[in-house]
Amino acid sequence: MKIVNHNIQIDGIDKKILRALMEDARTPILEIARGVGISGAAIHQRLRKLEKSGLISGSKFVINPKVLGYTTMAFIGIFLDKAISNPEAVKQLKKIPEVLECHYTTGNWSIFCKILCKDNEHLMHVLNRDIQSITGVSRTETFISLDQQIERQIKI
Amino acid sequence: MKIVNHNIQIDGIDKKILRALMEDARTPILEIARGVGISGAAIHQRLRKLEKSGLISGSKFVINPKVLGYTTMAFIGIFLDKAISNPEAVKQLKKIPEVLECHYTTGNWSIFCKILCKDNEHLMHVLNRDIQSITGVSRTETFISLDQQIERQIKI
DNA sequence: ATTGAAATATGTTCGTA
DNA sequence: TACGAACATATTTCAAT
Repeated sequence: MKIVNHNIQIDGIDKKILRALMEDARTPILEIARGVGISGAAIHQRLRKLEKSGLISGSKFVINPKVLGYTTMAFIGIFLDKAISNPEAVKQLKKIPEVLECHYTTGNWSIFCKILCKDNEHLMHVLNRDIQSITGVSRTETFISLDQQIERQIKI
Repeated sequence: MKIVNHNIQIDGIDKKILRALMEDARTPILEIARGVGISGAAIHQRLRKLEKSGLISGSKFVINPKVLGYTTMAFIGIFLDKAISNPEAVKQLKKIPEVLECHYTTGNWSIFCKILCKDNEHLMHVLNRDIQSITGVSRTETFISLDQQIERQIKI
């Protein structure tokens, strides 16, 4: 279990730093420094503080999957047999690269996934061949994202 | 509408570059260059090609919302009245910072959202005060993520 | 597509306030 | 916390292959 500092205090300068880097992880520190009016060394030190607190958990290049032909996003609710260990099912889901998110959830479904496929045929294969074949999966319910309108992180 | 090049060809070197930067957006180009055994200038040029193709759509610092006390993630299915313009509902959802994702979907729900709140009370406020008050929203169905087990991008 | 070299810009550390 | 100076690295461009 990761230790996390819940007592972190972030001020307006921290927010400006974070907003710049959440927008573009490669924004130069010195550019941010010029923007907020303090030295690069100070920004550097604040970033170290923010990393140490665990608030910054990393950085990523964001890929546009459509360019690779991945145009079908779907959500899948999974019903698991009572006796089955959920972690074992998750372990199997991790092996399916099309599964981008996976949650234990309240409600009817035991597990809820977001998956990304090239097309409906690909989606069908992932459902029938990869997911339905996992031991303990009794039934699934699928709905397709026709268009994603919002995609963002928490507001800082 | 964004123009996207679907004929992009990416080879093993491109994949190594992308994997490194998807893992850590601030990986130095020269470090990648040393890793794959070509010059920094060549990596630089390939990155420009990948950006131009639209495959790379940006970069982000990733924030761990738990550090800020955001511990309750939930999914919300929204039923909209027939007569209501969906884009108008989405426009209102965009104003709610807790809404991280929003999709038009097939199935029973018109709109499907992922939201992130501090706790159940906060979630209840977002549901009752912010979402239910949107014109055209007739009913919602909510389920909570007890634990997210998978979070990743498409495999390159 | 790739290279090396040159010019520019940035990252990082450290002593000091 | 913040600063500036000094040093180490990285980015970017370019002519040549």
